[in-house]
Amino acid sequence: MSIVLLAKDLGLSISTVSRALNGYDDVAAATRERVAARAKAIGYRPNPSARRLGAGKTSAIGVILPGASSTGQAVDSMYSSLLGGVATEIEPAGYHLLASMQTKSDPAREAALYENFIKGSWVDALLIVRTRVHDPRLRLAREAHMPFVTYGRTESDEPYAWVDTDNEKAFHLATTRLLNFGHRRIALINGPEEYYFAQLRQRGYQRAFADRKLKLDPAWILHGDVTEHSGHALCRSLLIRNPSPTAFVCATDTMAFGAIAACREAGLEVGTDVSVIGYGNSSASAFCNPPLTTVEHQVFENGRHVGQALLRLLRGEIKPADVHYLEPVVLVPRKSDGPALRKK
Amino acid sequence: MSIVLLAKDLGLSISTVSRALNGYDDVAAATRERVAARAKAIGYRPNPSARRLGAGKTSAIGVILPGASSTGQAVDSMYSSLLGGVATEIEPAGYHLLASMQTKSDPAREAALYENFIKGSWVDALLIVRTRVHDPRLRLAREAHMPFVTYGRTESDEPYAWVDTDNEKAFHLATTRLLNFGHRRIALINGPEEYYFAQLRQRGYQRAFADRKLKLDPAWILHGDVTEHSGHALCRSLLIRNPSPTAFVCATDTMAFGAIAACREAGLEVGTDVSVIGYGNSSASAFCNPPLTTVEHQVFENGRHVGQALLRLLRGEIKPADVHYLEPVVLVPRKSDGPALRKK
DNA sequence: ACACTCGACAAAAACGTTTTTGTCAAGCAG
DNA sequence: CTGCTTGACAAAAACGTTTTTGTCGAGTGT
Repeated sequence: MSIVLLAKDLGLSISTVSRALNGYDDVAAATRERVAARAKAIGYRPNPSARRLGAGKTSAIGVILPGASSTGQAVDSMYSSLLGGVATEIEPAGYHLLASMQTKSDPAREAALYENFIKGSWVDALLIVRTRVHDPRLRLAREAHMPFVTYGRTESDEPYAWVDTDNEKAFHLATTRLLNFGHRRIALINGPEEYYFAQLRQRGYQRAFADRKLKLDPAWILHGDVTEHSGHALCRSLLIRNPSPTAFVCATDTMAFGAIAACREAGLEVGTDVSVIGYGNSSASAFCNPPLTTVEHQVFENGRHVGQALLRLLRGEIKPADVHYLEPVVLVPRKSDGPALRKK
Repeated sequence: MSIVLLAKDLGLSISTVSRALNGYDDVAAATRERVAARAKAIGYRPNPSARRLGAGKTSAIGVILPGASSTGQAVDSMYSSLLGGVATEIEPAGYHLLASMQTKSDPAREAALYENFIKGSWVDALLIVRTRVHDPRLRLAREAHMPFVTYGRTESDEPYAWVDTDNEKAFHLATTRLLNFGHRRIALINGPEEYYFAQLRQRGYQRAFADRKLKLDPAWILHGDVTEHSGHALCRSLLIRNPSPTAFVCATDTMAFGAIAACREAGLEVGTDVSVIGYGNSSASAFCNPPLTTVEHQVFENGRHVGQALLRLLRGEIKPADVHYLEPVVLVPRKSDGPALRKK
């Protein structure tokens, strides 16, 4: 019953105080200031729940964290940076992140979580992460007229708001670099097939071969979780082939770390005997042995773009069809790759 | 106006429907079931905002992500796992995480963020992370009678609810191991002094020396950010000393990765010439070169304990003074440490 | 002088619940 | 038969805002 106290204190009506605080111009500028000053002095804070109920807006943006598929335990560490970036942008506008967690990757359970957020009117907008090739979550949000931004793209007939990195170009760049080094047996240690980023990365990899009219053996393309463990296992399975690859492009730095370990265990020196390129330019990539050639991926910065996009969407300043941010791609050359050996 | 429709549909009053759905026993069991069934059939979802306003509860738990001090950009990747664990526990109970971000480490700004959460009645409880030696946030929460759990301990006269790892024992273990290997010049590459975990880790390190009546040169204790970069810089500054350390215990695996890189650059082989122990048992630690001896730290699991503690606190099942969870400590021996060289 | 617009504020409805208090019949002891 | 308790439900107040509609006097054009 706080605004009524403030109103009484000021000798004004509740409605005038409310409109004053919300900056409407049907209240005199002088009154507006007087109210603002008194509110600050008295320490008045509008109750969020009441405000939500009255206005029908929650000032919250929903996000559901996907549990890591492998362990079911951990969460991709990328998300702290992403959410940090989003929160940084939306915080000044009075928005918060409402986070839930998806423990099971069961589709029905997933849909239930999203439906709860959407139809239960918990949030004003949604951040959809880890997009799959065909992602049912877009339809869910669209049908409920819930604004959303995806982090990562997807196959969709209708336009939608997205922020993504230029996965395809990144892997085109990395693969081309290895081809220029003279490598021909280049393996792609990719992420799970169902995620669109994996498709795009594969496309870039394939295009690099196509550009040179080189034939590509699809057996060099492997899929796994984006973990060191998986990168290690995949790389090892490739190294026991005959012939084995002379170079590896990995979907993430973490996978690359696993691959490097596998190469080392096989007695190969990474950077000379064999080349490895990662993706992400994680802080560890500069300090591992050998320092990892990788592609810059500014997750925090991407999060800021997501936040800005959400804000503009919510303010109606922009249509979903017009928010497309593709992070430019920069390759960071270090020591984990090099010219292919002449003979082996 | 949804519960009124449901009530009309059922031929019951709003209050009966409300009480039926909330499981009160002043409504007949038969009626309760009838209401539940019809609610499900009709797809009724109570509006969270209205529910909050009516009951004065938000069913949200607040957390403010600390931005990384060094870059001001990234967020410690640990938090995705921690929040994942918390969310996993509280989600079935209908709670969500409300996250904001602290961009500046300015204390006034921090206090403002917390005050907003607390006094603005945004949340029912608070998760306080990255506790400092003397942490003003506890007072803030306590004065407002806002339940909270800290992740990490702090100096406090009054009891409070915390979940933590046994930092002291972990570093006692690691340091003792190095002493057993014959090392005497053991450096501690620690985190920022103001955080309590750094104090505790230092205490464990010191106690290992004291246990053997060995004198400890405080110049071997250095503080820095918990990043590879900082670990690298600190280790390098130690290696150019004469005499230089023969072993390093690092506050985090990330710092250890930096230290390993610095040793390698100095021409030292880690595991033989020099020993390095990390902390965290991050997935990367098993795959780096050499595989890192480290101490297990189950962040996700800790998050689950935090979540459970919060729930029990909110239900009044337990008093803050009684929630203390100290994660047991396990050292994971790998290849980055070994016996001290006889002569150098 | 008249009707009209407009600026500044107020009254009241609406938002969708929860909670408190009330009602009323049935059951029961004396 | 009377008064009391109890079980099951209903009425109404409360939660603290926003939004819609209303009021009323001062200015404005004719």
